Order: sequence, then C-alpha cells, then structure tokens
Amino acid sequence: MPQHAINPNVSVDCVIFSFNNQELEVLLIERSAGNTDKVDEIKALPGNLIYEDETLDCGAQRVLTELTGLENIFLEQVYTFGDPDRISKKHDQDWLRSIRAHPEARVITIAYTSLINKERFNLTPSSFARNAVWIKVKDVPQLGFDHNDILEKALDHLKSKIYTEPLGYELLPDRFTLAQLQKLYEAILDDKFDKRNFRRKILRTSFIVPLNEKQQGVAHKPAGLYRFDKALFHQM
Amino acid sequence: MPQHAINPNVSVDCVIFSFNNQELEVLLIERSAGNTDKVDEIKALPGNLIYEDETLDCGAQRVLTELTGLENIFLEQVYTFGDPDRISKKHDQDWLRSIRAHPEARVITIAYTSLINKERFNLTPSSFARNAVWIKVKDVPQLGFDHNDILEKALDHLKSKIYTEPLGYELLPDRFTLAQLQKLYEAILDDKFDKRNFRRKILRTSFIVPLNEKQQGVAHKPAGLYRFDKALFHQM
DNA sequence: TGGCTATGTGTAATAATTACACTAAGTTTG
DNA sequence: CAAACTTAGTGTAATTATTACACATAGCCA
Repeated sequence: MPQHAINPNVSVDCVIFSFNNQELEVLLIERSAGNTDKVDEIKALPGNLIYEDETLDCGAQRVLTELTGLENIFLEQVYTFGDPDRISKKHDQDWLRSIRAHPEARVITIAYTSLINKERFNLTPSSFARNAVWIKVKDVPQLGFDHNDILEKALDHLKSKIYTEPLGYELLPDRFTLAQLQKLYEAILDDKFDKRNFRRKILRTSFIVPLNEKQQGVAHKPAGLYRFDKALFHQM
Repeated sequence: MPQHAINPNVSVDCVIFSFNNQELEVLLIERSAGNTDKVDEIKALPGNLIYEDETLDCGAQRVLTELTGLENIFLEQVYTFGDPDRISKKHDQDWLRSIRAHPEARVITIAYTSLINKERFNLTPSSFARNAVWIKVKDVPQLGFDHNDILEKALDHLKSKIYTEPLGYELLPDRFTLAQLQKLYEAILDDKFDKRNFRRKILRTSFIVPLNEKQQGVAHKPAGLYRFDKALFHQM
C-alpha cells in the first residue's frame, strides 16, 4: 500500500442515516485504541484526517470505507466545524494520543452526510473502529468531540432537503408501501400526517408508480407496493 | 499588535452581496503584491488564512475587515472548497509567493456570505487588497483561484434561502417601495413576477408594514414606502 | 366465523396561485 | 398650462393546493 502524506489540520466526518421502518438511525463507530479501557466506551461519527493529495469528497469516501466498510456511498457536504477547542476535551485528547502523530494539532472537520438502506450494505469496521453500529437518532448518547453538534446539523440539512428532493428512496427497499414512505417522512420531519392527504400528494407527483403487487404474509389487508421511477423524476 | 500563529492549511473567503436597485453586486478585491504588474490585474474574493486560535466565523470577520474595512457583518457559512489543486494555477502561485510564508501549502477554504446595503458601509481596503470594488454579478470576470465556483455556490445558497427567510431587508434602505423589493427578488432569483400577485403575497405576510410616506421628487406617481418589522417577523 | 389490524378511498371548505388591464399621481416638455 | 410621460396602485375569476374528517375492506389468526 502506498504511503500518503496526511494533512494534520483537516478531517472529514460522515453522518450516515438509515431507516428501520420506524425510526431514523445513524451510523457510529466505537473507538478502539488498543490498551486503555475508558476511551473505548465513547462512540463517535466515522471520521479522520484527510490526505494531502485527495479532494475532500474523496477523503470522506475513503475514511468512511476504511472505518466501516461502506463503499460507493453518495456523500454530500453539510457544514464545516472549526472551533479551535473542538478536539481538546480530555478524553478525546487521551484517545487521539493513541492514534495520531500530532494529537494536539488544531483540526477543522468537514461534515458529510448520506442516506442508505442498511439492508443493502455490510459493516466491516477496521482501522481504529472497534465496531460500527446503527443507533436510533433519538437514542444517540454523548459522542466524542463535537459530534453531537455535527449530527444535529446533518439532521437539519436532511429536514430542509426533504422538501425539495425526493429523499428517502435510498432509505427504502426498491418496492415499498405508501405507509412506509409516510413513516419515513414522519421520522425525518418529526411530525404526523394525514394518510389520505399524504397519499394524494405523493401520487400527484407521478414518479412514485404503483406496481401490480401486494405485500404478502401480513396479518392485515396487504398494502400495494410502489417504486420510485428515476427516469420520470428527472424529466421534471 | 500581537503576533498570531497562522494555520497554513485553512482559509476563509467572503462573498458579500449588495444591490444597486437594479442588480446584484458582489464585493471583490484587487490583488496588490508590491512590484509585479500582471498579478495585479486579477480580482478575487476577500479571503485569507485563519489564525490558529480563532474560530472560523471569527476568522471570516477578521479577514473581511482587514481586507475591505467592513466591520460587524453577519456572515454565514456556505460551503467548503478543498480541491488539492485549487490554488496551484501559475498566476495564483506567482501572487501567493509574494504574500505567503508557504505559498505551495495545500489550502482548503471555507466560504462565507452576507448581504449588505453598500450605502451603509465604507470600503477601506488594506493588507494585500489594493482596492475593493462592487462588481455586478453578471459582469464578474475570471477570478483568482476557484473563486468563480465559490461565487456560484454562494448565489445558489442565496436563492434557496430567499424562499424561507425574508432576506434582503439588509440589502434595501430602511424605507423602501414594493417595486424595489420586487426588483430585488427578481435579481436574486433571476426571474420576473407579476406586480399585483407579488404585492399581495408580500402584504399577506404582514411584517412588511406601510409607512404613511411617499417617495419624493420622482418623475412619476410617487410610491408608498414600507419598512420591515423585525419584531412582528420574529413572532412567527 | 368473528375479531383484529392496517389498507384504501371521497368530499366539502378554505386558502393559495395564476393570469390579466386600466386609472391615478406627479414630473417633464413643448 | 396642457399634453405627454412614467411608474404606482388596484380586483376578479379560474385553477390548484391544502386541510379536516370516517368508514368499508382484505387478509390473517384464534
């Protein structure tokens, strides 16, 4: 493997969302630093310093892959965090000393986000990620560094995007019911909608197209399945 | 003046918009590097490296003030640009060599933006800004570095913000006509609106309140003046 | 077969959007 | 000083979007 020069001042962090049919989840790693115990208990967003010769977008891809095994994820930039003290809390410093050449260097971080269907990907944590786990957004604990702020910002970003872009078709199976889609909107916007009005609105767009198939094996009237038609969407 | 350590890898650039009652303008500086001639011809956004011990927001404020004299401008982060080659074009390097300790260091930049009423501020360029000028957005020439991309992104940001926030009251005089406001919306969104519909929509919000005053000395029927009521706005 | 559960559907009232054309007020010009 | 010029200011009808609301239905299960 070739050796890359690391930029000591610039990192990327990835906020990857998924949906378990009820709630939004976010991908976190558990720090593994070798010997000490305490630092291991802290969860964080997958992130790391970039290389001198890669773009920010590529850095985000690479770091995400290295830490979690996720590959070819479409990542979008959200915001940049640069408080001079953002990595100087004691337990963060303790941990950084175990993995970085210049643990005290000031680091600004560029946050990236994506939405994926977790069923489609395997997590294979490595590098300093002892583990990679999906945690319900509502259950996210205190994270390392300023990662709770970063998550917050990514959530805001998600909320504002859902009004203009048909998000969430990456979060759902290829074939989904309108109830699933509604649950997803409700989870992202943290709100409730009227079923009839929601369906009318979705179907009016006409790039959510009905398949001639129904759910199977559910203990109630089976719902019709729909799919997202990308071609139709891009025509508009 | 105290000496500050400079972070060689992180800069900020400011995209400051103003409005001349017809068109959007953006604030650019002309590079001044002392001796050579060629490099002086290039315009750029005001921007520079940050200090190790300041936040990004503060850095943006400081750099803007140092280069243009603008003070206490509310700056908002837009996007971060980090292509490894973004500052390596020949004429950019020539100029950087004249002002930086490490002209070849990789620099990522965080773009900030703001809207101001240029009548309310004086430009007093200094540091390496030989001059600071308002240029119509439509007339912006080829800029240094990737500053045309940055301007583009800031414009997109502006367009998307105008739908949710009552932008542009900072761009207008305290007392303005609805025609001025409409022109501003048209300039930002690069579109035309129907006068009656526009007025109805604006007045429906009810935080644009009529003053009992009219324009004076215009060669046509004078328009009524309005003001933006911040208190009323924040109630919603 | 009766109960359970989530699906799927319609309508009326209200609000928002669009398209469209003429009179009015003040200044300038001849 | 009258006519011409320029921009301000106004209303309506047609269309579309939003909101609020209740009941019959399909398939499973006990």
